[in-house]
Amino acid sequence: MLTGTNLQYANSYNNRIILETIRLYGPLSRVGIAGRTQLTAQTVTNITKKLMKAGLVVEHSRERSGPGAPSVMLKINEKAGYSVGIDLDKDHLTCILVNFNGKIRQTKNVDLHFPSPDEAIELMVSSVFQIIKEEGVDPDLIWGVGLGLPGPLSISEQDDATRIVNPEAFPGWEDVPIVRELETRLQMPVLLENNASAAAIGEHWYGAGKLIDSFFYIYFGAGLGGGIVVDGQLYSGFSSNAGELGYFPTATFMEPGLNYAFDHLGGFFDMPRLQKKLRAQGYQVHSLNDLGKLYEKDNEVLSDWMEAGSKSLVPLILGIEYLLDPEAIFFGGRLPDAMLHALLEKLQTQLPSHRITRKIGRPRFNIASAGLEAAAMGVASLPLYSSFAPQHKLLMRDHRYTGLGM
Amino acid sequence: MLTGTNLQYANSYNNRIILETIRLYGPLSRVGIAGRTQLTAQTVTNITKKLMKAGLVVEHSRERSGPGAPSVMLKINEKAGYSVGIDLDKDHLTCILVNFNGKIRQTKNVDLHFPSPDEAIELMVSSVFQIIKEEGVDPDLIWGVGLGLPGPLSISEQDDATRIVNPEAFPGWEDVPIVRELETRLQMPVLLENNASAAAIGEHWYGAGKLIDSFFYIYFGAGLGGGIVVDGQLYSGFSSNAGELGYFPTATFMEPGLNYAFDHLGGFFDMPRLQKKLRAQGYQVHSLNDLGKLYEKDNEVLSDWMEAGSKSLVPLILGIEYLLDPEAIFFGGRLPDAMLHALLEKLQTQLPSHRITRKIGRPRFNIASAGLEAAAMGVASLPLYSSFAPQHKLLMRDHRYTGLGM
DNA sequence: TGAATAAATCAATTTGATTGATTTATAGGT
DNA sequence: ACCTATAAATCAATCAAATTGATTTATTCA
Repeated sequence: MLTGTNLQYANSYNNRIILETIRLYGPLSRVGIAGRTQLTAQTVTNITKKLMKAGLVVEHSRERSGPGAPSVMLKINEKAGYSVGIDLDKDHLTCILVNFNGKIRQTKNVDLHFPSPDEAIELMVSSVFQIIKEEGVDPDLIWGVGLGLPGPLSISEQDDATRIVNPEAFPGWEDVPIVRELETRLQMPVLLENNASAAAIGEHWYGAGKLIDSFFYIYFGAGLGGGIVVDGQLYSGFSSNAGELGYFPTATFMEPGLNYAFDHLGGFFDMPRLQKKLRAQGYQVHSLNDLGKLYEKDNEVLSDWMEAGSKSLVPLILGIEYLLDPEAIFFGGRLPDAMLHALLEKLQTQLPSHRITRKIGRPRFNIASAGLEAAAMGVASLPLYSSFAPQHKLLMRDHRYTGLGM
Repeated sequence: MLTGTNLQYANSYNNRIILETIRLYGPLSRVGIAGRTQLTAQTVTNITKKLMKAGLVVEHSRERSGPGAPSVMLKINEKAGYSVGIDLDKDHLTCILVNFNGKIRQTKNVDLHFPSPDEAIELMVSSVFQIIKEEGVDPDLIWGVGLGLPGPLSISEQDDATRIVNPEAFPGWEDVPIVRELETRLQMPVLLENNASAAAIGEHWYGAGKLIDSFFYIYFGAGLGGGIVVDGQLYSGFSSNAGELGYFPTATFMEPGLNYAFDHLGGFFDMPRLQKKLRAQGYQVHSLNDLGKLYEKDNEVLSDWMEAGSKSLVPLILGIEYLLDPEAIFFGGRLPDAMLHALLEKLQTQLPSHRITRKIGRPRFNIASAGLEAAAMGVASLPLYSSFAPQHKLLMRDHRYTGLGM
């Protein structure tokens, strides 16, 4: 829909631009902000006055450099608000509390094994209350809770409750009104997102992706997921399945002669299945930690798995390069750091022989910054993100009210 | 870069939104525009007054429906301006003149065989002057010339002349300052774009893509190209290579046992090569027309080629579905209509067995509307597009001045 | 013929960014 | 110590664009 804009929307947008500029590049003086945003100093003064009044921004220091009045440096008020991120998958629950600047203040981690909805909800609720209590934060300052679940998700908004319609990873979870349930129990707004997309958003907000505007994020969870950030915004495609790598076929694309015995990437990158396989061979692997230790002992099953894994990723990477041509590809999620690095290295040696040599630009390959908490960080950013990130859509007139005039 | 906005930018944006709304859905009354754009009737009155004064919009008719004053319907002034589109490839030159509403007024078509820069430039210049003369249009009303070349293009802006640095399809064209040359000879602004992206833009502006906001366009030219429209804007990736299907590898992705003898899609979908092969087997095929006729005779070489072609496209289509999840995939370009339809049909029968059944949303497959002139239409839209399309970027402060306050 | 209705516009107001002048605080030269 | 140059930040006035409310115009229908 083509919708126009007006003064209020333009102002909202500028508010967000200034807040985001301070977050990314601060502490900054008002004149510094003006320079970066191409707004006038007066406009910056007006808007920062409002932001300071709302408690989102505070003075940091005075810096004198050469003649002229010293700059008053402004920064984000870390204590202006908090957000909770919950990363739930078939094998674990990670729950974190982050402040307005995206710093993790509390973490809670539980290993799970295909939890039922009741178990999971109970555990999530108690974990959230626990970390809030431990940090001693006023619950009114919690802006919301982000919930990350493994994709693909199909969300229906039937009878006013957001339900998960197609939770592949969670048999038994069909049609659970998870968002409403959590909102009632927690008395906080809950936002649902697929964990790979969430990790991408998190990387964009808090990681190296801060300075990269368009990237692809390959997320290793219990399964495999992907998130796409284009122009600083999450791109989720027409049916919200963009980057759903789990079903990316491997069989069709296999190198002749190889046989991975799985028809799609998600079947291969299946952590519970891998761990089960390792246990069947006598290795005591029950957690990520165990996996990391095993890897450091140069376990052969594991290194075979990684060899095959890197090969199975080649078509995906090439597809990303040729179709999307992003600035970077991030690799992150719940894989021991050493394994992530090794996988990336193997992949790098596989690729050249498959690439057309004449191709020009190529995305950088980066290890994501957030590590095990990537998805939780990502969903934790959702309540903040939905209130404060500059979004083109805000300039148009069909967006929802977000409070604070932003 | 995070840049703010102001009243002027917001106004420019609204100007464009209104013009675009009239173009897409017109003739429309002022109140009708207001309803669609969510702007107030007064704002629409103000802006349409300016647009009418500039000659871009004119009154169409008065429509009375029920009590109350009749609506004054507004429409695009087709004669407000014209644009030229040139589609140059190794095997042909198509040159068209379109009016402000995107209707083709004149066409000129020449079959070529790997033209030299001098030949091509000479031919382009004479063609442009010829079609303008034939239509009897005041040259001052020509807003510009769009030039489409087969990708991948690497464009360098060295010494103020846009040169083609990596014109794979045109040996001998390295470092020709094509844009400057044409601008000097024609005395009109020239805009360069890869022909597949151009076709996608054209489909978005004038075809069925008008109402589809995000789609992938597979363009059959002398080679194979792709264009991506996201959120109504051309998406070209970080290094301008998004959708460059020509180099999409086939070898790596082949079904075991099959061998197409080409390592990338562009090698397979190579029209000059196909025609040469057919001629080597005794068929007199020298043009698209000949190809179409041969196809209608159920030629076996050709139907084998199409069978293999549809198979080689499967990984690409799946890649598009899983990575991009667009609303639709358009198939278009310089392939006889019957062949395009047949190829699509073959493809549709190939796909189901390769898709994961549980996958939810799926893009629609559409034959593009523009046919043989797709790329020329697309590039012809560039001079209009760059002046009048609503672009989010316009709300920010780092765009170039485009005249008319829009 | 007149009441109801809807489109379009006029006039006045409001909002938010901009411009130009002013205040404040510093460095550096004499 | 004092003056000048300089830069940040703000004040006051202005400007641009959308909005609100009233008014004009043109139609239908009883």
